[in-house]
Amino acid sequence: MKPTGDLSLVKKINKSLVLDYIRTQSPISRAKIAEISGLTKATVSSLVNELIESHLTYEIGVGQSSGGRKPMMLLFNGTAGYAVGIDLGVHYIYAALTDLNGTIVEEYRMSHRNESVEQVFAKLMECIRELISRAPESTYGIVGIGIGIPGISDEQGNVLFAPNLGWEHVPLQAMLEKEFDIPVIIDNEANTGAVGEKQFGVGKSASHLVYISIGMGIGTGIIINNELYRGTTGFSGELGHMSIQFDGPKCPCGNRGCWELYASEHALLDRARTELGIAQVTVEDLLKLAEEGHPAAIGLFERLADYLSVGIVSIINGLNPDLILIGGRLAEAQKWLREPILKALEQRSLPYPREQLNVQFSELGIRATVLGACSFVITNFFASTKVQLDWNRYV
Amino acid sequence: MKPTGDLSLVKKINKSLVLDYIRTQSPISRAKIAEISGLTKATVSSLVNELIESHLTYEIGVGQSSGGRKPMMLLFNGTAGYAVGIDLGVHYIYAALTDLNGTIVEEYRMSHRNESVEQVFAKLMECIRELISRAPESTYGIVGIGIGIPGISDEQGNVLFAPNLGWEHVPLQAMLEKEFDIPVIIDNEANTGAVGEKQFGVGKSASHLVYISIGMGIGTGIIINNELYRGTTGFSGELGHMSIQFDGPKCPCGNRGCWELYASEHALLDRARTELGIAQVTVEDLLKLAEEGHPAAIGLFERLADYLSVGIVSIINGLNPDLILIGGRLAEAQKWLREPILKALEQRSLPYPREQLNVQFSELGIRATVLGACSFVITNFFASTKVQLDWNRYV
DNA sequence: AAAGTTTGTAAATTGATTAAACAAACTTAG
DNA sequence: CTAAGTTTGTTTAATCAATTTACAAACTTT
Repeated sequence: MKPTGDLSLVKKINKSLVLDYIRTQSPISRAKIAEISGLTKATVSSLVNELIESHLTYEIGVGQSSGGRKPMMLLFNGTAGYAVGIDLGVHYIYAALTDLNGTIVEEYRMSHRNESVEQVFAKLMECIRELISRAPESTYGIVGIGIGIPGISDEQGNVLFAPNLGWEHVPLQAMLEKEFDIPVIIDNEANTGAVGEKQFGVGKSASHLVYISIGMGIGTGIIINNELYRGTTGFSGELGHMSIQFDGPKCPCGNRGCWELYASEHALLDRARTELGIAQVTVEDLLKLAEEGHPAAIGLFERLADYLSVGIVSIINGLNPDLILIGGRLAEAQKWLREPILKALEQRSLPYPREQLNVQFSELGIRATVLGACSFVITNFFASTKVQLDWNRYV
Repeated sequence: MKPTGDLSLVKKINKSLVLDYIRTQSPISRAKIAEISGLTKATVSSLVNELIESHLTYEIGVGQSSGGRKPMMLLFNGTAGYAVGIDLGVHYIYAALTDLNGTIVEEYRMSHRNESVEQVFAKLMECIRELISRAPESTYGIVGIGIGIPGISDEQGNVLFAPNLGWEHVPLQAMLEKEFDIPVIIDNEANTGAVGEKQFGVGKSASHLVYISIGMGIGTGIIINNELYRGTTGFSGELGHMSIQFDGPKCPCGNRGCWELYASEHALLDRARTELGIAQVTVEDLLKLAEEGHPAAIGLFERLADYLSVGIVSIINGLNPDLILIGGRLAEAQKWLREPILKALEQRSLPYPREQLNVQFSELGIRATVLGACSFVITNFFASTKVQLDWNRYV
């Protein structure tokens, strides 16, 4: 049954609107909100007072007058609740506690290696427990737990397949919700990273952005119309497995010539081993060599940039985003990747979709995933008091 | 300024809802609408009566009773207005007049070849004038003109670039609106085709579909969340220019190894010429040969299917749509393309995004573009009385 | 000090929905 | 064939959130 319109819907819309203005333009007065929102002063006043009652907003004191009564300035109360966000890596767990503004207030890290599902799960629990115990007292307490995983999950928060973790069909969300009795949200690491950057990083002003996480493989998170696009069954974003060479080498996924076979950390290190003749080489080593001016190392990064560009051009031509955001481990190689990529895009992409395009490297770095995970939880928390309709159905 | 909620918004939402039920489930009674919508009988009654007053709905007579008073059945009045849709082809103009249901009531065709912008524009005007003159009397008259073009246009309806037509920076929308003084909507032929199939063809039940129009080149129309995705500046859908061979031949677009260099009509005919040794060959010729069992001709279609599949796999892995729709001229080769494509997808695409995927060939054929153009106009017409908010901003 | 501005609240009004009641029209059980 | 029950669609009163209008308080400027 489709949702209908009634007065409570109107109130939800307007309350969201007012809260959003307070969140994004604070400190701000009631009168100013009325002016920019188009609502009447009376309405804004009433809604703000309800928000104050529910501790999401508070008055900070009078502000500057511009020739009349001084306005009472309002602030969003970010500390009314806290969110736990976790970046579940292949060999590490990075957990953080943020307030409702997305400001990190506590962190906790652990490493793991070749451990069983149970052992990793135990460590996960330890991280969460620790952060929850450290959380300050607040009105709404811990509003949820968000987790970014190196693999794919379904809508019920089951980890379907995380090859590098050795996980298959693990009902992670259910397990954690049973344990902690608060909302748990699971999503792919690239998706959480995309949301993190969109919400708290360089992607704030982009409406359609593609986040490319370059690690062992290539994962992508696609944000369309300011919202994470999940696809029909929640498995969108596997652009790492688009073919850039139809008769290229076989990929374990079944396809040939997948992008990530050419433009991932794995591919880079492979080439370093065979071409530089170093047996055990890491990204750090290569970065160091490049920093020292080693031409072959720099050459390797430039070739990586070329391969990356091939896929990015396809994304630009196909999706016409306003932002391409490069994240993941290899975003650290920005210094050597940036220029070659921009140059290649200039040459290879169609001029029109390129016009309003921005190409950026992640600012949040390792924190993108964790912050995205928190953002999921915070958004979900607000959604319970906000508009939750599929409006497209009305058109 | 973001839209606020008020009583008129509530009414718009509910009126849209009621009208949609009447449009999609007619004949239907007031009581039934109340039951399935969740609105009260009183509300539905009042809204229906307003719809009747505005001639968008009418009563058709009493229906079957299930043990009580007989219900008064309602129908959508599709003939309350008409839309003009045009498929502006490289060598033809196909124009149609539809009612608000999208039913074609009049058609008009013309051909053109190597003519100036002015000459083609004159023919376009002739088509429109002819159809408008043939339109039956109706409450709302001609509600707009929609045009699908073989090129790209901006949001102001300027044809920026239509190479095969030889057009560049033609303010088509402005020219036509000045002439006819009704809303004119211009969009790419693949986009209109996608919308046509979504609205009136096989795509009705798909939420995320990618329409692949295979003609001289490859154009794609992407529908996400039941809405055409236009990208940041309206230039999305150029998936024909994603590279499937990074070191492949140069494409006029600047890229190398573009999909359409391998999987378009142009590529097919090229191969036919060199490999079959026929100097002047058309798609019709090849279809005829294949029908006669000519192995080389069939082989050509199978190779086309292979190349097509490479791109389709990337789309599936990246966007996880619920429908891939193959349209355009080469959709007629369904008989030889279908099986090889399905087989290749089975082998090369990731299993999870494939689960709920459907692959279909266009049913509307040549009419897809025209109907999509009409759909734009009709949607736009209803939008004036419907909800027009960017709801995602509330999250 | 007077005049004008700005902020925020209060009271009355508006309008769309809901809830409850009801009349009309119909079916079915006995 | 009648009484009982059902279903449809309208009417009436109540509700609720926004708007309009008015206003008091607090401040700046002349």
